[in-house]
Amino acid sequence: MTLDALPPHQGGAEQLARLLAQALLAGHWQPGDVFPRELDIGAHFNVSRNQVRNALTSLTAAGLLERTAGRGTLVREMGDWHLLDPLMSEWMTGLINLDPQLVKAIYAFRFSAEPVVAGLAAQAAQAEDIERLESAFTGMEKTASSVEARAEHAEYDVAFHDATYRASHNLVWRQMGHLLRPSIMALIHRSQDRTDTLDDSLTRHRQVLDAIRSRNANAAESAAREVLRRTAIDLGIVS
Amino acid sequence: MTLDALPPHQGGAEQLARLLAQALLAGHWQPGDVFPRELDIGAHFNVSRNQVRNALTSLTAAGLLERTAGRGTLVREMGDWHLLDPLMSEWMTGLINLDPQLVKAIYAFRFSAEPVVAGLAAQAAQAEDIERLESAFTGMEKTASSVEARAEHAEYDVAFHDATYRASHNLVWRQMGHLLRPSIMALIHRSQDRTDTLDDSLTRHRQVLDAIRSRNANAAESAAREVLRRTAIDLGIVS
DNA sequence: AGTCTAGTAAATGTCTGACATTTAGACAAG
DNA sequence: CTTGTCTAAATGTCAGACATTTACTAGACT
Repeated sequence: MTLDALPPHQGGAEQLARLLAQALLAGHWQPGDVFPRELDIGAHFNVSRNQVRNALTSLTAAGLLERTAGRGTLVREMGDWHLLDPLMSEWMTGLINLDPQLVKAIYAFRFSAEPVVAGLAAQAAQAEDIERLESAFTGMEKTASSVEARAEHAEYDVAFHDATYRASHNLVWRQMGHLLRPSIMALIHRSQDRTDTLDDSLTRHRQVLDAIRSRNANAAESAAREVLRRTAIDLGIVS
Repeated sequence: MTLDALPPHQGGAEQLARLLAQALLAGHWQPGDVFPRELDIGAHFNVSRNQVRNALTSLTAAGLLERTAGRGTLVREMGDWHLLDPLMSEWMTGLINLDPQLVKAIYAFRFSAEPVVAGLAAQAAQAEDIERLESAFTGMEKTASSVEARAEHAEYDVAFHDATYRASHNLVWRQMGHLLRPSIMALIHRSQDRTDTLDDSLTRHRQVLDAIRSRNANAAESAAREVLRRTAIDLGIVS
């Protein structure tokens, strides 16, 4: 794989890092491949070696690359990626070509984890957590009917689930909220036209909200499972 | 807080990063405090500005610091830390002064998550996963009796739980295995002298292993919960 | 007195060129 | 066939100058 297929870029090292990271996430290189040399990257994009090094430092920290003096830069396999690094979430968001295997893995994680998180949220939620959940839910309601607001709807969807993670009041669970945006965005094209399933989704989200509000952990748990079940079935995670 | 209290260092930027990170994790600076300037750090440790910058880049990527040109470097609060960054796990491991609140948060996470993971593992485990679990378990058995082997025992303990996460065959869950080492190491001094509780621990670990081996998800789930319950009670996570 | 503006100091960010170190491979001597 | 050495090529490091951002200060003007 060469750099020729990549679009030009403008801006700092962050932009360059995003560009390269998204190319890696899209699978333009195979694990074990040698990544282009610093000087070649710099020449191709007309940036200094510094910027290239800064960008590659980010990708290395995210587990995408492995660099050794003398040998060069190698592409690591998916199992080594730091999927929970916020930078990774940012890079994954808005990436159309995200590997279906990865989308499935993230969703399978959510399907197993979010019921537990919702249960914890029902136990630990404070007033401000409930407010965040309600605000996100009403946003989802407002944007449910119109088709052109589906991007906005997805944002409220993200906000709702993120509010659930935050309501657990656990520092570790809260970190995983970062995975929500790429996960939800990657599935935005799935069953987008069926308004009946959207009504269904709203109803189930409401049940999660109600269960947390009434501090019913078991109800929150099963409600959260129901929210995710349809897509889990579609993805072949559960039958 | 000044740098004077920190021990000297030798080695590259990684050592320096570890040193500074552990000082931050131990709470030597308060959130919002200004961190020493690059040049001061370099002067104090006799390293080049490059090394300092590389070290600070790591700490920034881990969410420990926030840097802005002109203003300087600020210390971020615990809620912003990237607890799931493998570097953080490495830094936390072997740190005696780890914030009790953090230890509790990580353990609370494990107490809620690991039963689910064990259930998944029972469904997805392959032969090699079982082998890893068995190998770790026999290691735990061998090192259970002698007192001087407690460090080695802890390593087998880490290996056992990590094998559980890996056996789930989910990329996201697998990442969280990194948290195990600091969590287990931080609690190594807790009830270390009670051989009866150690026998108890072994028995319960065996039940997890057996449940996964016989693909009984429900049994694995409750067995994993029992493994963690005693410490969870000690930490005040559950009553 | 108050407010806007220009200027200044101080911090991080960037660039550049040279050099150091590590690695893989070639090639010859033993 | 092994060992050792040399060479080329890649990343890592250094040092110094400069750029940019930020906060603060001192005047000028109303």
